[in-house]
Amino acid sequence: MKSEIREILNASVKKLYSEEINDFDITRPKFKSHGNWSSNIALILGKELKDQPRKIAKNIVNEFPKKNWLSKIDIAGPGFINFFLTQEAQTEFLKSFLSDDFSFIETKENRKILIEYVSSNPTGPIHVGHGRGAAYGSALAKLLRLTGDKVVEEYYVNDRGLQTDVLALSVFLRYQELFDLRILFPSDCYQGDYIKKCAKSAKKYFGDKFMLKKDLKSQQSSDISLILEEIYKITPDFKELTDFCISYQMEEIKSILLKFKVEHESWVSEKSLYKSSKGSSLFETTLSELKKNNYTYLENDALWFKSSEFGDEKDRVLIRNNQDPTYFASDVAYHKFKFDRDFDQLINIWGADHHGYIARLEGALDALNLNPKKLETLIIQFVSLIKSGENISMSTRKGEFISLEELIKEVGVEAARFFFLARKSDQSLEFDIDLAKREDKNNPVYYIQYAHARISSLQKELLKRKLIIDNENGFKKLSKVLTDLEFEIINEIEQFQDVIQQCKKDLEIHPLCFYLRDLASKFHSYYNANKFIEDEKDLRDAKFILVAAIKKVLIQGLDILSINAPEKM
RNA sequence: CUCUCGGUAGCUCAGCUGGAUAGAGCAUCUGCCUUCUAAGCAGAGGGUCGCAGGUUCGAAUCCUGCCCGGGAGGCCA
Repeated sequence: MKSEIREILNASVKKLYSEEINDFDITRPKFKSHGNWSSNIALILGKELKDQPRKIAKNIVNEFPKKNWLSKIDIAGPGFINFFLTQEAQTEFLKSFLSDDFSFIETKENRKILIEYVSSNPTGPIHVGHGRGAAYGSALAKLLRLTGDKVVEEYYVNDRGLQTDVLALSVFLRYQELFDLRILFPSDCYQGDYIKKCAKSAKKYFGDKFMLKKDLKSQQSSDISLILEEIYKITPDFKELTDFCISYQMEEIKSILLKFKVEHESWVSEKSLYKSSKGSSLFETTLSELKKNNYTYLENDALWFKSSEFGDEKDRVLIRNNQDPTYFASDVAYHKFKFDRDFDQLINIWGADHHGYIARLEGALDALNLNPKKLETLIIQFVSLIKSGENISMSTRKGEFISLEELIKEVGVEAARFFFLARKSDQSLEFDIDLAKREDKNNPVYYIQYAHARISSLQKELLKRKLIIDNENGFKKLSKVLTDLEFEIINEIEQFQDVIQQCKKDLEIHPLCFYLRDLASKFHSYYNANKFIEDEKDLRDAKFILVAAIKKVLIQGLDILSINAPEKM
């Protein structure tokens, strides 16, 4: 209906004024007295033509053909054109809505999209901040798939570099303790209990292979690089332990993510970027291209990238003076790898702490003649946890992170996902643990699920009473038996696809959360004010069509969020 | 200092590609269960949209300046 109105308006404007405008709106007005659809076309045109909007509106309305779905057109306020549909027209779409799968929601584009998200370091457990990104990325992937895009969900594993060495060292030292060797544990090593767990697992796997025969000379210094140096010297197979630790941590992370209903299908190892196939590695090719394009220089034995030429505040190091590539250098190669795979759009979902990275990365892409516009980096702001009114969340300094696993244990997967998703992602989030645990209307997750459970229960009751809904009859009677509230609900249902399209356009999920809550609310009102298992067949058939449509939206909406729609609560 | 996100009801937040009378939830107050789930519903009160200018028919929304708060600014990742 909306698109038909748009076409007619476009045509009449062309005819009347030989103008073409695209940026006018056709929206659902806030107030019922403003009709079912409303357009600001005359206001926009008024500006363009420097003429009175109301006058223009009048001309357009006079030009508007008679339609059987249209009951009235009004001009209101400064020049809005308001369309009032007939009752039949308002219920019309429900028919296709119920019979179709959600194919009507697909757009024609069918883009290939890569979403990289979570990508947390395998040096420790995944915490609530990552959890937010995880929920967001997975929901976005689902939403884009629903609208017809091909989506690959990817996790980038930082399996090389200093941090992984520190991980291995930490495990190595804890491992010695399992053989009753007391070795000083430097404060720069990872302190968490998960290191001990990993050490135990290493002992099971390697036996005493890495057991130290004598004390470390360097341990007095607490200098990690010195200790590592000595260990490398006396334990030639140390890399095996490093690899073990990384895959151990990755398995831990994967299993938590799976519990959280997050499943990446692609895992890219940072280390693999340095493995050469047919002569040179991806890293080498990337680097030599930067060099060739003359965007690098040597200074203090380090290789620098001229990122300041691309709007970054200063140049950045690619290769340190000890010849070790920086994380940034890897990341450039990784992003080149993303571009090489021929996606239409690349989406990065990063934590807010990576914010400063965007400029230099886009600069590097530019330098490689890759279009930075193809890449969209979304920033997920921090999560703070609130319990009994107190902030219990992490402080980066002290390393006090609340793990995602703990949070799930505390509030459950459903609530955790919803609370993460219900907030605009680039805004910091206060996660109220007490609220997430409540099982009443205060908790939007339960509220939405409850609406679904109530509908299911109604349908079960039908079966119990051996009543069968006649859909054909229901559709026929729909517009005749329904009241205002019911038309309002129908409007709400119809808006589902607008909400989805909006989310897709803005790469946002929270509008869907708000929408589902609103729809649930309308249903609860409806439920409370009505009897559904009516004695009168026509009324019953019609109402159950409406109820089935609500249910369908709730299921689909919750599915995007990966939240259950329980039959019974 | 630079960059960035924010400041909307007592609280937590939507709305921001300019539109009609400012939107939810929570909290507060008043009602509703012998009917298919009260984990629910109905109603009420509650606002200088941080401040000051500007742009125009029209600004919470766009521009400029300022005030306040979160975050980020390594040859760590």
